[in-house]
Amino acid sequence: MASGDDEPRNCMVCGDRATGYHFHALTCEGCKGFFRRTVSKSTGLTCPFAGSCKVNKAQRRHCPACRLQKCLDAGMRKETSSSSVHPLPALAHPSPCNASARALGGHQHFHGTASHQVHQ
Amino acid sequence: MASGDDEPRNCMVCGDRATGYHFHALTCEGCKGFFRRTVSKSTGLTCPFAGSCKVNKAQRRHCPACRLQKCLDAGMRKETSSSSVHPLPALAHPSPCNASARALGGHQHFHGTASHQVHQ
DNA sequence: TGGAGTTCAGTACGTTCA
DNA sequence: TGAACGTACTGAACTCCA
Repeated sequence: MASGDDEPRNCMVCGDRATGYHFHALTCEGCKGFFRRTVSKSTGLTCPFAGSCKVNKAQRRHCPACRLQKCLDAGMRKETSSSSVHPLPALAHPSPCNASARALGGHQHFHGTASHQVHQ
Repeated sequence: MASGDDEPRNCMVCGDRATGYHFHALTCEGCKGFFRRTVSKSTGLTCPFAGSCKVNKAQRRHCPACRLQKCLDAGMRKETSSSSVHPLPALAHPSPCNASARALGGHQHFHGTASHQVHQ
């Protein structure tokens, strides 16, 4: 723990305090959980407005459709082993592969195929 | 070399597959991480029962207090800048699970659900 | 090379809201 | 009251370092 530096690390979706990279985007715990739940069901969410709802910490719960859209815009995606064979590199990351990124804890580890969920 | 014998290497805390010595005891990754997190905060964990909960692979998550106690019984400790410098062998504790009085006070929100089984 | 530390996907569960 | 939300926790995989 390199205490001392308080870098912003804001959630790319709602601007809340990010806790790290989740599903290839820097997000908070709330958006992490939201994306995980929502993208699994993937039911047709539609915005009752023009799809231009504000997504911030206070309003992120109001429109799930716009929130999910912003998650996807931020580059979030799930690595499902079945559908996509191309793990398509993280476009949304600023530069995760720099050596300086290590100081930010920016090490990325692809699990290749979904050999991760063995149990639990 | 050629340790021809297949050494079991079971976790001294929960009996899971140990990955090596962590904090001076042979433990699994789970107990390693648990001890590292828990001993840092060191807030008063208390067992809601008599302090005699079973700590094994399946049930180790049920009672953090007893798990931490068993970690300490196994000889786990963090090398802080404390006073004692004596090595203290790790194989020293014969009594694994006595209902020892723990000098820990405080509250703990225990997930009192018996239906908390590990589905795997 | 092994142990310590970090990251993050996933789980559990209390809280909030419609 | 049920579903969605969000926090805390778990553990596997990883990197760093002596």
